[in-house]
Amino acid sequence: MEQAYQQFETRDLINEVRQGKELAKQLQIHLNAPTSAHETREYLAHKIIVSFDKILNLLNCGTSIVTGYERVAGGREVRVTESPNSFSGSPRSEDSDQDFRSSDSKSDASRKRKAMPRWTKRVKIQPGTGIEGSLDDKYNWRKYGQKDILGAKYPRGYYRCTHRHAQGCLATKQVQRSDNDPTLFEITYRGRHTCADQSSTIPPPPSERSDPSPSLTANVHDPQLHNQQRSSQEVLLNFKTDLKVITEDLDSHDPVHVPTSFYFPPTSNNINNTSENYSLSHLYMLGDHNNFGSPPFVSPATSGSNYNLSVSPSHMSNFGGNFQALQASDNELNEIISVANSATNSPTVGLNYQFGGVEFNSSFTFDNSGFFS
DNA sequence: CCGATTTGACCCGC
DNA sequence: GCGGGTCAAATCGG
Repeated sequence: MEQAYQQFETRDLINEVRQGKELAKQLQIHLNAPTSAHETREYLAHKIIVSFDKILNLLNCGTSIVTGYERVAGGREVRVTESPNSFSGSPRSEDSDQDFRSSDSKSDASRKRKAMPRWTKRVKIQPGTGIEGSLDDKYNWRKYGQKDILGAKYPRGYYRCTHRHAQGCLATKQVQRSDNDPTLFEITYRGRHTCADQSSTIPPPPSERSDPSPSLTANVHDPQLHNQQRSSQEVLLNFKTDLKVITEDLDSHDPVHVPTSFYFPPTSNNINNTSENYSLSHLYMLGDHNNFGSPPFVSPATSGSNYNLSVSPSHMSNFGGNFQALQASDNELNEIISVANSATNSPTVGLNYQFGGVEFNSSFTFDNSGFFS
């Protein structure tokens, strides 16, 4: 349904994204040019913002769901479905955080939580195929709860950013496995990562893969969970590995603070609205491969004066970003992971996925030594 | 030992 | 009261 509409919209979207990318490139050039006038940079930044506003409008107004497919070297295909800006995840579930409760009034905390961006991704995996890619999803999640949901066959897992207390990062996610399709998972993200995730700010070792993050352990004790999480791990792997199609919330009114690391250099003090920063990060990904969402971790440390406004294949492979999503956890994941890793070493990765109604193809050659350069 | 996970209890909005 | 979300003590595990 609304296929035509969707395609039309997608086309506009892509055009806008491309334009934004161009602007970003120009901005990058100007940022690196000592002679560049401040006004010029501001102007470019402004244009980028405008561009993103348009993109956001396109994404917001449409009820369409962004769906992507990505096929990787292993041949497995992953589909990602996202409702951009979806605030309909669960009717009333709020991101409760007692940290807020203690300091704010209840209503304030509630409002605050309600204001948090929330978006849902649905991920379907094709089981039985190879898994590859770096596991590096740059964010560390910590599981803080699991609950059986009424009418749902499988329990829902609750995760929060590991740096919640250290850095006050309020990002959380919920992972819910689909009842009738074990290969389908719904991941609801809430809040932005405001943390300067250390693991993300440091260029991964040229080994392409990364930490088998410690959080990848789980309830192998429970048979059901075990089974379930196993699947979620597969998904996770897809996310963290082949699927670099990262859908990130396209929320423009993000209340959170600007993380320390980002796409705008500290000198671009003109940009103090977080949404723009995030938008740019979107641009970052969108512009290159229509990958929504972008892990905000092009750190100053790694970028120096170069803000990496272009995406390289290695970026793609390592930007698990927000999408590390299913950091489901399970020891078995490690097995899968190792498989994935070995597969990831494949120098070339083919991509094939849809965005809206448009399909994209691309093939990358990985250069493991060229991370974040 | 310390950080992550598990899991029953608790809280809160509806 | 119900159900979803989170807490936090117990436990696990590197």
